[in-house]
This record gives sequence, structure tokens and C-alpha cells, in this order.
Amino acid sequence: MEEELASETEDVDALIRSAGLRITKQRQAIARVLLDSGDHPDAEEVLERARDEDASVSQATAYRTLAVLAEKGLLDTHTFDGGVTRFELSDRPHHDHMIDIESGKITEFVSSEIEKLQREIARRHGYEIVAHRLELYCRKIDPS
Amino acid sequence: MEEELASETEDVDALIRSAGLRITKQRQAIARVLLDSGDHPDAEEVLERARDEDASVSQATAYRTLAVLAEKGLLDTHTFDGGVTRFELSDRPHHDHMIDIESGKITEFVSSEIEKLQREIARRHGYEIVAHRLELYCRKIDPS
DNA sequence: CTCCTAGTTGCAACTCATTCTCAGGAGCCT
DNA sequence: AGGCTCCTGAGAATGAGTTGCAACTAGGAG
Repeated sequence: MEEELASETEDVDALIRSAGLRITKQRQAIARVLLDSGDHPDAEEVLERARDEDASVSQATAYRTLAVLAEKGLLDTHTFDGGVTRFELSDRPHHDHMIDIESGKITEFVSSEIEKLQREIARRHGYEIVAHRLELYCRKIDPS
Repeated sequence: MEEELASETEDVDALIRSAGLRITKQRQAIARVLLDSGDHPDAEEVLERARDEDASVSQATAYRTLAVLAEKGLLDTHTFDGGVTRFELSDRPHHDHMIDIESGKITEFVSSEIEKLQREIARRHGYEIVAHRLELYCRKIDPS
């Protein structure tokens, strides 16, 4: 079994069906990219990777499919620092992001303490939190 | 003294000079808008308001001036939920934002506790925080 | 297995925020 | 006042993302 984390076809199809979409080879290529990605690719990167599996995937289909998956809540979207929209499967545990401003490297983290404080602050203002965005733009601590 | 918080010309000019720019009537109009705004206008809104004072301000000048002020650190920028870029003077105390997803109303808040936790998390990963973005997307708690 | 149709696709044209180009205008130092 | 730069408005250009459209196809009905 020397597979390189190539996701099973059943997972791929399940993701597409969850969004209420028909199974097509273009969507399978896109879904597989998302299932196999551990990072946060943008639409162009998803398109590029999907074309490795099926060269016929068009830009329009990539954008359209990503939009539907995001709308159905199957994908989370991020626009770090006003850049392009990046995607990530939403079936994973919640987390926030730390962005290395020098390398662009993204580290994920969670803090139940911060989450709790957020809910308290919102309640104090008469609100309940529907979603939140917490991004830390950081620099490696110079060890000198 | 029935002024409607019309900022003094000296403040307006000081802001422009701080950015290393020459004083022009277009920039004065833009700077005055920023000094008089308590909200988070985007470039088009700044342009529209600036034209009340000087109808000759062009879109290009609005974008250019805002870009320089932001670059010099005199303005903070926000792109709530992947929308357009919004501006706000940065000489005010630090704060984060709570966005009412139904009305679009923005409430500002601060939490030194959250800030402290953020620094701790970053340090644990070998980073120091250069900037951060914390946005809470909320809904009014239904009192029913 | 074939048919049929609503759902899909690629392509190119389009939108919209933002940036750039350029030729004519104006600060401001002296 | 002179003039070297910096600025300006108009419009063209850019780039991410969207959409119209005619051809194509998934997949349920028969």
C-alpha cells in the first residue's frame, strides 16, 4: 500500500454529493485536491492541482465548485491580509491561524480560553457569535 | 460654537504632513473626512464624503492618498469578510471589531486578556506578534 | 440499454475594486 | 517670481472572481 494519501473515490464522491451536486470528473478532481490538501490553497492553486488529475478542468468550474462547497458549509474560506480567497475543508476541528509574515507559512492553533472570552464579550454586548476570524501576523523571534 | 465636529485645519494639515505629503485641497478634503469619521468607510465612501468639501477630488487621488496614509501607518485597514478595504485613523487606542451580520453595524471592543493569551500562544510557537486581526461575526440575541 | 432533461462544462466576455499611465497643474523652497 | 518636483484627473489597465451561452453529460425513467 504505497499510496501517497490519495483519498478514496468514495470520500471524493461523498463530498460532492453532500453539496447536492452531480458527480463529474472535473468535480472529482477538485474534491480530491481538497481532501488531499493539508494547506490552504487559493482557487488558482486548486485549479492547478486538479488539472494534474484531469487537465480538462476549467477555471470557471473550479471557482463555481469551490463557491458551492463553501456556500454549503463544506469548505471554510480565508482571505489573509486582504489577499486572495483560500480554501480548506471544514470537517476538521476548529482552529485559528498564525501567519509568518516573512515566509508566509501558516500555523494552526486553538485556544478554548480565547474562544470563551470572545463569547463573553459578545454576550456583554447582546450578541451571540456566528463566526469569528482570529489571525496573528508574526515574526520568528530572533534568537540572537 | 455650533460646529459639527469639523476638524481644525491644523489637524488636517498635520496628518498630511505626517505622511510626508504636500498640502493640497484634495488631500485636505480626504484628511478631514478621516478625522471626522467615527466609522469605517471604504475608499468610495471616503471619496463621496470628500467631494462634499471639494467636488474636484478624483477617485485616483482618493485611492492614492489612502494608500500612502495606510502605508505610513497613519491609517489602519480592514477587509471584513473578504469585502472592500475599509479605513480608520490609527492614532486611536487599539481595538478589535464585532460585526452584526444582519445590519452590518460594527462595534469596537478591547480585551487585554485575549491579547495576552495571543502573545503567549505566539511565543509558544517561537513567534512574536507583529499585528493581529480579531473579528467576531455576531447576531443579536433573540430576546424571545 | 436507451432516452430525456435538468444539471454541467469550457470559453470568452464581463464586473468591480484597485492601480497605473500620462500630460497638464500646482505646492513650496529659494 | 522661478522652477524643480510632486500632484492631479481622466481613462486605460489589471486581476480576482462571475456570468451568459451553446454544447455536453449524469443518471433516473421507461
